[in-house]
Amino acid sequence: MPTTIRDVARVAGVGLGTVSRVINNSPQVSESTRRRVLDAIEALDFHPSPIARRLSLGKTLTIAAIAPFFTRPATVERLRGVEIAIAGTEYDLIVFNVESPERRYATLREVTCSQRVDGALVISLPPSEQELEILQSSSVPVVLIDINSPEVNGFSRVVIDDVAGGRLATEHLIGLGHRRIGYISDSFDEPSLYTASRMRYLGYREALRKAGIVPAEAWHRHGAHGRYEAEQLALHILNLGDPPTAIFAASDTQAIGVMEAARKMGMNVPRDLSVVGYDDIELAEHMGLTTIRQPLFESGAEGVRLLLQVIADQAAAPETIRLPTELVKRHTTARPPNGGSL
Amino acid sequence: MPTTIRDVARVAGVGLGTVSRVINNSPQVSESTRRRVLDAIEALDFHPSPIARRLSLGKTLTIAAIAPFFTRPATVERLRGVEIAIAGTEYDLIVFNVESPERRYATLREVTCSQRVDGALVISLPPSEQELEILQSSSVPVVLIDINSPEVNGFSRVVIDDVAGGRLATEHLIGLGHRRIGYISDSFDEPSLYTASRMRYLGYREALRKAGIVPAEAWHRHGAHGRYEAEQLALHILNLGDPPTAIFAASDTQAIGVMEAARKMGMNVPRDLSVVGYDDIELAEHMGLTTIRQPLFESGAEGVRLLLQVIADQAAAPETIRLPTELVKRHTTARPPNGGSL
DNA sequence: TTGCCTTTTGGAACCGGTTCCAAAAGGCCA
DNA sequence: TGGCCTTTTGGAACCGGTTCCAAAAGGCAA
Repeated sequence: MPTTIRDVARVAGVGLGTVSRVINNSPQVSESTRRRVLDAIEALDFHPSPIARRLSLGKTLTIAAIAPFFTRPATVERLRGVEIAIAGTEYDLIVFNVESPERRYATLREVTCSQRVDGALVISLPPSEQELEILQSSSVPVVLIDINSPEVNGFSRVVIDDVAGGRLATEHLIGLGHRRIGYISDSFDEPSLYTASRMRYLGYREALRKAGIVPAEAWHRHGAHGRYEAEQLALHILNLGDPPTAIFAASDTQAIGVMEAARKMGMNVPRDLSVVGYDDIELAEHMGLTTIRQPLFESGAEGVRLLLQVIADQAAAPETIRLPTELVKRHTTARPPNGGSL
Repeated sequence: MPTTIRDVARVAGVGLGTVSRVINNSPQVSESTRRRVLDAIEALDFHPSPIARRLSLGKTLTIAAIAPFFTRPATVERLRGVEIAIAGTEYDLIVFNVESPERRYATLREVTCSQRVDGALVISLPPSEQELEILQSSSVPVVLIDINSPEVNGFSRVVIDDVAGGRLATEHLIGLGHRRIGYISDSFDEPSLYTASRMRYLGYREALRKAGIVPAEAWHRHGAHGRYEAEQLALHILNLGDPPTAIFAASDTQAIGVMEAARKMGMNVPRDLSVVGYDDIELAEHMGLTTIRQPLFESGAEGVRLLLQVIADQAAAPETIRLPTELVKRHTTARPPNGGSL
């Protein structure tokens, strides 16, 4: 049943080296021989065995994507980019879902030392110290996507430019005429996982400074992540004697909390308060939330490009690709109440 | 760098057959020899090459999941079940995303004849006729998940019991005291893809009949799928002289349209009208919609189980697993306005 | 026709496992 | 101690490709 290269050789009346050369488009085969071989391949409906090819090449022609892939819709979109980018190559994609820390550790070990893959994409996982060690000492090329912990170094990676994102959101509000702009985020003292909100904060500060606005410290609050927590923080700010006219939240989830706070205080969004989120989660569209969109799909595709590059030249210096964000204007931002108080 | 079974044999001072036997837990190795070999494996940090193993076993130890995997959140949840079920086995999972018809066709060809996988799961794809032909004639075992087109036969499959789902939704309404219950769905005359709504309709009828209720034909409307279309259908029904007190919609999307219609008519849900959806999409939770949940995760896991079974015994007769649905009570159903008019 | 250089070809050796067969070792009894 | 049966062991052959080397074929000038 399984036809091999030797069958083809016999039928075509050539040596098996020649068949291999035809399959691999080697230029050193005469046109007439190539024809004969192709005819035999056709006649036998021959498909070369990828496994045998891999063994003899000494490559697995497979790459792994390791991601907490179902917990966040954003990750799925990244994987979509990965999958489509890989579909055009000779590589197979194998997917590891890592929801629990144990599985994450086991998977990393497995992937880095079992000769199963030629390279791995690690997506949106804050690696623990021991995991980091595995990665660092591994000979399998690794590219990180959406991991911007500064302590993880030595890898090529794709990250979102969160500073630019924070700036973008803030500039949008400034452009509408706002000068009193608050910022609500996760705590900064958390470990690397949460650096995103710090970066966004830097962008926020930068935009204010450029516009000559001195940020009021009282308008910046942070706390645990979550809709309800954000609501509390927003209530606090809005109850100040001199509240801001706009609030930039470090995530859509938090932005929704802010909107809830506004509702409770009888304020209309965007008439009395403008709100900008971050992430563009599905709910954001549904709620008409103005937000910052990250190029998720592209981050996956770029990751693949980078990984193939590293596989081809393992000695090359690590490269960081910083993708730009995009403002999605919907219906939660408008000119400030008094027309800008300029 | 790469240590092989031969290195281990040399270090342990045994033949290579013996090393292979130790790796595979063959019982016919003396305890002392086994120890020596295990020590050598340990000392050399030896990991057997999966590719070589596959070549010599003549199996790929890989299965494919073919799914339109990013377009619907439900598919992602099914894949989650697939991934977790496979993680416990020696198989690798390779994922093919098929969003466009061209890719779908190409992928099916690729998967069925390129010796890349030992089996394939086809998820939520209504196969076209030519695709069906490929599948039928393929020697690669295939299991279908969430495909209940009756014209696709000869495969093991996992489906949801839509008749039971329709019955469940309807019985819930009857239990609350409703006797005037409408049904809104997609058109029945569409091809197989849409049989789901027909099955749900059968369950609806069955529940009514069992309760001794004669369904009013006027309360059952179908049209193109979509929130807006459903809204129109609902408006039509609610404007009848004798409107129903509850409406069962064949999908959450349509249920949302029904709720929109109720709002436009100044009716309060659930006080004036009860609404039940189907699918339990993310939005359903957010809107408090009472709905029918399908066991998505389980469908993936069951699919894997079935596929491994078919791989082990290709001659076995195809098996159909019909998973039960579950009622998720939220806040869009209540007793009818007049207390049940009994 | 011969000699030399280039292009094309055949096939052995190899990738790293598994499996099978024959031989060696071990156990038991007379 | 020898004979017979069972358990354990070694390694050749194999899975189906790729690669490299040597040999054959082809081309051209003298």
